[in-house]
Amino acid sequence: MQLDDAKDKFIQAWGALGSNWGINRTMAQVHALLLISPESLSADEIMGTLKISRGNANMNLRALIDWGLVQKEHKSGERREYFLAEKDIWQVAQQVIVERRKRELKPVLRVLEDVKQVEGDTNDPHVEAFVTAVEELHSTVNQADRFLELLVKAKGNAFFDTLFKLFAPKVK
Amino acid sequence: MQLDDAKDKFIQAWGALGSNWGINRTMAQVHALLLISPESLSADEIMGTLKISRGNANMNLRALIDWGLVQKEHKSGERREYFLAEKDIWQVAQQVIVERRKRELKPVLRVLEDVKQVEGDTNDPHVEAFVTAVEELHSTVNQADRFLELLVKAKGNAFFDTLFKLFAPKVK
DNA sequence: CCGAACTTTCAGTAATTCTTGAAAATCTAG
DNA sequence: CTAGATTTTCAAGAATTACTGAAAGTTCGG
Repeated sequence: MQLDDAKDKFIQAWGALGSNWGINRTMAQVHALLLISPESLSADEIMGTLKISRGNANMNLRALIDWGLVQKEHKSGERREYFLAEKDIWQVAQQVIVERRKRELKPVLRVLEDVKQVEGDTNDPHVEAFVTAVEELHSTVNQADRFLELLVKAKGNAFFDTLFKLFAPKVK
Repeated sequence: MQLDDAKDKFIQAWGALGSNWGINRTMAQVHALLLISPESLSADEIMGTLKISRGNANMNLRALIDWGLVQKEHKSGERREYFLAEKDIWQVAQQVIVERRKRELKPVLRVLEDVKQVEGDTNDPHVEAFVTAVEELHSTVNQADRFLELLVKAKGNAFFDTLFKLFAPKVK
């Protein structure tokens, strides 16, 4: 396999992964491209490589910056902006966890708390069954949320670092 | 808030959560409905409540069964099928992890191994940079994969049970 | 200021994904 | 077997989501 084919194959695979996770394919592809670029790239380079329009490149780059996965870089004496991806995938994963907790888990937790306040006789078996189910859900989602919080805070934490390394004996 | 409004609100929220995670909204809504139903429901009941067509209900129920989140139930003396959701959300999460590892992480790992075999002079700085980046990615994704594997196997494992409970002191 | 270089926006269009509904298939009681 | 009840399939249409390209906006050196 040639280098360019290999790059393309990786970009496609990363794009497919993203699209299974509710991330638009192009956004994931731009991310992939930046992940394997040692140097930062300009919007034009990205447009050219991925064959996408300027508007599309701009929007997806902005979204990536929003997620904290990509940074703008200004080269001195140059008007043009360059883009650089965070290369440490754990860092990326943490960033994604932080954002998704904020954007998705928190709202669900709020709704669960909210619907627990349903009106009606607590002795009504229908109400009671619903409240019980919702409480159970709330408790578990909350547990998951706290677990993820810990995972994110574990950066640099010796306990988790050790735990993680247990599963990757061959990391160099 | 009335019971039916509360149910609807929860169903909508769960649907929105799903659609952010690459799961189609209706599938997540069907799942939500079953989660808060103490008894199993027939396809007609689901169609009626969610106002969806028979075909749609059938497809999404099948997908939920595929993911191991819902089971068919046959009531004796009845031709009609009923559907029942797994109520334990940790169980649900584990099931989802198992499936996504299989469907998404594994293929990415395969591609990463594959593109590492790129042809060309290892001394070519372009090739070298690419291979290094891919190796780094592979190692981290692999680490994550093993971590998730452990998480799934931890069911009933005292270590993780304890760990989890640390984050939910108020679980009853 | 001016204008060149570059970035952002967004209305219209394209592509993708989801849903419907009706026909075909399957099942089961009699 | 047969017929009614039920489930499954799938082509066509609807809805959603993503992309383009051109126009508007921004920035900055001179």
